Amino acid sequence: MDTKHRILDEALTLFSEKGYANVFVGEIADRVGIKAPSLYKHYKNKRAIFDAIIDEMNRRFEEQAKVLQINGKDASADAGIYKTLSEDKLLKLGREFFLYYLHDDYNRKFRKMLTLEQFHDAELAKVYSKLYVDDPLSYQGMLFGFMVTAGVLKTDNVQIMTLHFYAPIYYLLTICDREPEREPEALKMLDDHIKQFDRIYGRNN
Amino acid sequence: MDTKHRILDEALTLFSEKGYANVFVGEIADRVGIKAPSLYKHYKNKRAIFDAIIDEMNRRFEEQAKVLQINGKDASADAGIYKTLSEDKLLKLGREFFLYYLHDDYNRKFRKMLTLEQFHDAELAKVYSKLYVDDPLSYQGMLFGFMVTAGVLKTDNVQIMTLHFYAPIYYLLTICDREPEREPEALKMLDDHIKQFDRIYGRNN
DNA sequence: TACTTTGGCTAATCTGAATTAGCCTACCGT
DNA sequence: ACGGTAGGCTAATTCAGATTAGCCAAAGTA
Repeated sequence: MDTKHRILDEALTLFSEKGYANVFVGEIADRVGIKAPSLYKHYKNKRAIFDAIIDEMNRRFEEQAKVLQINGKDASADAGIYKTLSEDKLLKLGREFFLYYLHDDYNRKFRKMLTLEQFHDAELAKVYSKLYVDDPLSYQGMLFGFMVTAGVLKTDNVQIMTLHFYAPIYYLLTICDREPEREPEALKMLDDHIKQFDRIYGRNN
Repeated sequence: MDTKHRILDEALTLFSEKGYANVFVGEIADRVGIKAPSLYKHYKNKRAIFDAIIDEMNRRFEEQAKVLQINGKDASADAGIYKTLSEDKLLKLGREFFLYYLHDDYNRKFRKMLTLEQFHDAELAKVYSKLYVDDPLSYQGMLFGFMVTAGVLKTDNVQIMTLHFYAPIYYLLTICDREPEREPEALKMLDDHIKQFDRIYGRNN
């Protein structure tokens, strides 16, 4: 019964490293510890495995969206949290975000898989843009909006300020996905980036 | 004789849209206007076509690197160019860079192809990082270095300033590669980004 | 003019990977 | 105890797509 999920896991791992077309059904089966034909007891064909991954992902991210929405409401209700934003807090926020996206297995693998498949059809392109481009920007934009209201950040264009915060994070994320050995260097730049960001947009400066 | 190059062109186009593994030799041949077996008069096999594209690319970019180096020397010799950097000049610089990378056929296709193949082997990962991550950053960093020296930009960390300039450009570039219809939106953000950048780092503010 | 090379074509061939057939066993509910 | 089903296996089967064989004409060259 658990096999069905193991298949998804192993398939996702492989797809994220080599791309859908370069993964053989037999490879997935091997990793799961069964023979290729047995896969067909669980999924109609190779494509169905891919689709199931996408479905599963949609499920997870919708779930997460709800959590974030609630957090958002909390944050707006209790804007006091941000009254005392310090450089340290901003650093912590940025690092946590970065490391979560980078190390969370499901996120990382799914992002890499989408990276490899994004041009195959418009549907996947939209999913990628939503998850790794638009949603983070609008979520962080919302948080920064509160901070501006609270007076701890100052700008006359929250969207661009958010872009200035997020784009470097995205840039560093793509580096680490491609060359994991560069993570230390990326973390160093991340810190420098956020400190500079705080100096630019923070109230205290 | 020209066929050999046509093959590379059409192959690059197809690889950049569908990825190496999803392109059939016959498809390339079709586009060139010949039959699949005839391809083998020009290239040993499918892989050799891919390799030839990489070689050709290396050739072009080395060539371009020389030009940029010369420009760099010019710029440092004649730092006066930057004495009067205005918002308009910065906008022009950013837009030109962005649109060149986005619309130049060879650049765009090659970048998209590398995007799809970047995880296949460490070699390609390095090429991608070099061309679209490290080189632009260090080239722009050099220019900004001159500008800081000339006093038209101010910062105590040129690298991070350059990151703040380039990362949003990179971010917008990936959006347009994925969803070309978002180009207008991206151009708008690009302008807003650069204006804001000028306000932050420019001398006049 | 004959010889060779170049680059095209059609008709195989080869291979590898997805999928199907058909069998078997363990377990589950009755 | 027993029929059914879930999930595994081995042995085909299928098929697409890369590559090779072998032929031919045009164009260049001695």
